[in-house]
Amino acid sequence: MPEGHTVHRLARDLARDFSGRRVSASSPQGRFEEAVRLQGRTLSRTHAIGKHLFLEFRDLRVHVHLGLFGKFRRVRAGAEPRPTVRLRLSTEDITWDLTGPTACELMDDDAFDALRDRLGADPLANEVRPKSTWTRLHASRRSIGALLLDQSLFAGIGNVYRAELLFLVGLHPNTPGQDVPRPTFERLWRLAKDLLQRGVEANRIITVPLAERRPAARSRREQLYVYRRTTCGRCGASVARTTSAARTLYYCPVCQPPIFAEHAQ
DNA sequence: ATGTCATGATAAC
DNA sequence: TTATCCTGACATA
Repeated sequence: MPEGHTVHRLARDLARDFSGRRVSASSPQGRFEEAVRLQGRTLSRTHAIGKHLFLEFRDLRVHVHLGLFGKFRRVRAGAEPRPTVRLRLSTEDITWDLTGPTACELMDDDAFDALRDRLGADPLANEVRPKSTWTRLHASRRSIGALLLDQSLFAGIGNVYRAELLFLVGLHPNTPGQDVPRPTFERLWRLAKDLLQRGVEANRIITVPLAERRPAARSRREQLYVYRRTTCGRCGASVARTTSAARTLYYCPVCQPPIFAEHAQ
């Protein structure tokens, strides 16, 4: 489930449960031995940049990246941890278990600065989007499909949001970055902010407006337009799939025609 | 029991 | 480009 919205939501939920509290920390799996250094420390705050989560314990910082498989879930207090739990954080009445992360490590300031510097703009960050996002996109011959997954450009976008954003702005995934019109990019960015924020609130990805959702169909799949669908959620055409940036990319050939076709009309 | 696939990213060829 | 790491749910046998 981890795209940027998941990680920002985790930052919020973990802060609500642990911020200002002394926590117990352990690594039942044993692959994060430094957990003992956190034992009894107070969590100052948490924050997220793109898909990276940071837990700040005054003088120590934990960096977590969920990767494709990672999950950080609240479990029944004191429950027997499954053997794969890399990190368990708990107070007397609250327990969170982290499993399957790509990264769970202590991170010093230099490494943090370096990491932040290689991440692009996060649509969920409050800061104004840097000009470099458009500049780089507009100069690139790489496809918009590949660019959207590039974390040094768009921090927090993942494979689901990529497909859905391209659908919503009607862009064919192969469109070179340099051919994306400025207004389309601006719509894309605004949509990314809106959808990710909505994802944080719902704690799941929802891209279909509430009004368009069929009441009877509440499964997650029904709330997306093209991702992992066989037919387009808007026009019903067969959804096409291609591979872009080593991931499966779904798009509607009708709603997302190649850009030269738009000009040809 | 075994195989497949996944909302990620990196290192090596 | 491909291989690799991380885990678990579900399908197939």
